[in-house]
Amino acid sequence: MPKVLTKRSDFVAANKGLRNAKPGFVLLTRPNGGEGVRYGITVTKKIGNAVVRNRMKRRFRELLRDALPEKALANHDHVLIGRAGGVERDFATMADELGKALSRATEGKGDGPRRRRPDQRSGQRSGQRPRQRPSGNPSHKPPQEQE
RNA sequence: UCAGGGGGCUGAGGCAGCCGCGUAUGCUUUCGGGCAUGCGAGGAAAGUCCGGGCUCCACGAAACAAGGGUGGCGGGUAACGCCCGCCGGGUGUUGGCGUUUGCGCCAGCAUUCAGGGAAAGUGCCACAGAGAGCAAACCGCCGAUGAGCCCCGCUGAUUUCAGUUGCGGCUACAGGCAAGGGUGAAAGGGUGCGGUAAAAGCGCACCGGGGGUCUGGCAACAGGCCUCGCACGGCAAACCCCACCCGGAGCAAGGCCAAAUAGGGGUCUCGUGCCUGCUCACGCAGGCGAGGGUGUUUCGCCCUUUGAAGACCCGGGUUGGCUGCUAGAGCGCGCCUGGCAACAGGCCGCCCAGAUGAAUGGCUGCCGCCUCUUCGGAGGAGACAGAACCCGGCUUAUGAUGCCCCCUGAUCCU
RNA sequence: GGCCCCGUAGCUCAGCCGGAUAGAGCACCAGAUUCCUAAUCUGGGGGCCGCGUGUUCGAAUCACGCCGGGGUCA
Repeated sequence: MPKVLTKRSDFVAANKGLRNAKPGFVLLTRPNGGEGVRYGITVTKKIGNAVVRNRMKRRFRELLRDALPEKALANHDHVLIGRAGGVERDFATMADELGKALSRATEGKGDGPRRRRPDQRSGQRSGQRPRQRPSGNPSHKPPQEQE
């Protein structure tokens, strides 16, 4: 099996990579500079209690065990983020969706960065951040993404 | 009998195949690993509410103080705020007896109780109400007794007057009462009869209560007898008193290794003596004294006593590895013995998770549960929930099946 | 994983050794003032006191059990 991500900084860095969303999960891929194929799984407390979260992580680990040896991106970090419904969803269809997401990531395509919903509180409190938004895509976005 | 609701106990589906995961042991290795076998979440792993083991820190003992906890009695236990049994109280219900038909008593069943002390002391009892803690008298009842007036009779005197008596009346002035009304959570025993001017434990019967004593019981307590007309309201999950228990922190404890950073800052103790022994001397050891520390005291103990040092704190670095880490107050719907029981003792058998971005996943078949069925089968349900040092409890969550108990409704029989 | 703390109006907080109308500021609504607005003045509405059980005559307050949120320790 490939290596497992253990540092929080690696997970945070993966947020800046390619993002492919599917009904059961979100796949993040990002080049890691020659570290080989690595993967990580994130399931937040919002999804459910410990039993649900652990079961989702096991299912994701099984999905990655099938998919990574053939379809993985070399020298990339792969992070799966659990979404609601990832436990009940049929395993075969999820495996199919992961394959599609990996092939899209191999082509360099993504669904775009996570859009922050404009709510009044965060907009008012931090004065610097909303200035970035109207000026277009940030600099850390891949060039292929820009339309 | 059926339906609904509530509570408690048991219990937490089973077997097998393929691909994978973690770990222990063995074998093998080209030191990357590979192979085989075994094991691999729970009754609550949860909440972190109690009690322990274990580790470190503090630590001399006794008494006292402070703080916290527990609270019927006896037993069980390593221990507990837990468990078992018993005692006592509350609530509901059934039956019997009594009855003034309001209810009371007895017995059974179910359920529940943080269940020491209110005659050690302090405090509180708002509003309402006349009165709320040495009881009080608003409406009311009475007015026997005393007072005033009237009436009748009698006596004395010149008619008007005076005196006096009453199975008489009125006033409600003195005064008596606390039964009834009313206020309140609570008004200084309850019911009935007697009693009285009206009343009242004023007297009596029964019930309740206080005190004493005897008997039974290890005890909580129960029962009997004697006695007291009844004082002594409630709150201690208010302060408090009594009895008993408790040092603090927690496996992110603690230990080892590696790496990295810094040789930095602050506070405190110091500026200090004498004697003896060994030694050529430097110095070392012991004692006395002084200072400081140990919550307080007593007796002790420890540190310092000159050396340019010691103690503590802050700051700085590392967010790596190993260990602690799982055989234990262990498990057994095994047996025997003791005990009402909780449980204890003996024998036999078993080894039953040790992860660290954190091991249980994916696919499939058969049986089991529920519903329908043309008996071939089809459909459905599967809850609450994931160990992180380990045990004993408590509390909370929880589908289905089974058993037990209580409540409500309907129907049938007597 | 361990330990500690906090929940009262939309927000920030009082009240917490029990006593009945639970207050204050900001915010909100209406009116006054102004040509209009802001500011100011006057008035008003808004609370299962996180939930449940108990103690008590009486609970935001006392006790216990849950629920939610936050902090801290390598």
